Amino acid sequence: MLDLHVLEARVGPFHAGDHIFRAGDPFESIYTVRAGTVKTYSVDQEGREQVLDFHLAGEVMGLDAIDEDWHRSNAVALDTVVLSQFSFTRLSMLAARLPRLQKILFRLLSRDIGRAALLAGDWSADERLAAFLIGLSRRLAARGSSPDRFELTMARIDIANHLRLAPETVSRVLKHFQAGGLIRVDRRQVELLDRVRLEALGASALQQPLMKRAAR
Amino acid sequence: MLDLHVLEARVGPFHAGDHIFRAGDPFESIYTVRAGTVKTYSVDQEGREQVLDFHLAGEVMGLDAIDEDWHRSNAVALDTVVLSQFSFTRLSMLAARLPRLQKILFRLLSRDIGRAALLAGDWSADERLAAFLIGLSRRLAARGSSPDRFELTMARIDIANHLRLAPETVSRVLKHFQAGGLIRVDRRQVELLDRVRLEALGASALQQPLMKRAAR
DNA sequence: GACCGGGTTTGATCAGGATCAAGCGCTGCG
DNA sequence: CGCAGCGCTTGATCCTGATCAAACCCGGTC
Repeated sequence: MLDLHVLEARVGPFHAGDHIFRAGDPFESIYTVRAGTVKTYSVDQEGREQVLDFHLAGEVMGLDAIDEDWHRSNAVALDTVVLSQFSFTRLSMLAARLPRLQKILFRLLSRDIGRAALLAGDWSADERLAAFLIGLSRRLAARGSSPDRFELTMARIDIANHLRLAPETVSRVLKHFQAGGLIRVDRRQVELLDRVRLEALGASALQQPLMKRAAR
Repeated sequence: MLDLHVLEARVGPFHAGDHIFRAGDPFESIYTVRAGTVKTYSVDQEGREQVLDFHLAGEVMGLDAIDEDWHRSNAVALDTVVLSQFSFTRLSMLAARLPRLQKILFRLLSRDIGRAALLAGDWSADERLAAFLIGLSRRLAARGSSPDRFELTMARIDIANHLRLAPETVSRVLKHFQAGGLIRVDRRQVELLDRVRLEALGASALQQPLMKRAAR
């Protein structure tokens, strides 16, 4: 693995509600989350908030700011957050000498395009929420946490906003899922009881792995 | 400006309905459109098509495939299309030696993240369509075409699918806009009559230029 | 000119989820 | 212990845009 610790600066801890950056701040660094959860959001000119993403431990954020020279979104800690900060200028310089790093960066960027496009689909409330839960579970599993029993570190209203639903709808769908034996929810604790059916529900919105085709 | 003609290969012409690449094809190149319009779309496992984007002359496509090693979307010509093809491997190698090229690539990728995220907002049908028309107009203006009078090279059903609306809704909203004196539509010819009001309508979905803030 | 067929428009009905309005249940604090 | 406040849930109603169905328009073909 690449060793980037010479470029790495630990920042934090941030506490719930602290901002890491705000829209309009000059763009200098990208971040990886060491611990905690970060919410990124933008605010349109009518003051409405749009939750863009949640970033869990191990994940990268700040890539959407490369295009302009300042951040277009805001990043706020949802709980106690520790970050690693990487100067993007120095990262780029290093990438010119390390093809592997360059490739990693290109891939990270490309991946986010796909992720963003997924949200844009016109899925139903059930599909969206199922995909959200499965997605969360997979991301937690990737960093070694339990995939079947976890805590929602974000408020219902943030989930709703992220999925473009009303908070009431999120509440109702979760209840609905519980009644159907798909999950068990208590406050912010979630347990996935029937992963198979949940994945089936969310499959379209999760963009199931495409079949690799042979070269023509 | 960078001269990339050593890496460039002209391909085409493609005719309406011809595919440039399909989901599952191995990823090797990115493309810029020389002439014509290309539609990219994906198909979910239930066979439903999702129009991801339209690419006009001067625009880049294929960036979302970098992450995986094969295309996740399909690209089809809507009219007569000519492309320039660039081997991504050779482009990356060159980028390692040309920081400016590397920066351009990073920016292109980053920009697409933002564009994709915009579509995900929960805008009304009016806002979506206004933003679509203004966006199209701006992109045409950027390549020197008339921004106030242009042809929709894509079918209503593709516009509808792209904006996550029903084709009937697109039809109705366009009529509505015409009745309100915002535009004139005849078949696929569109004329923007009241750009100011149209921009106001689509402003949220267009993510108006953010105010640049002073460094903290 | 009659016939077709795809793309588009128009009209009528329907439904998913938003909105409005209370109520509930923690948690923290005086 | 009681109260306040926030986050969440529950219920009732409403509205936007989807869906269903049919007509229409234009270009191409026989």
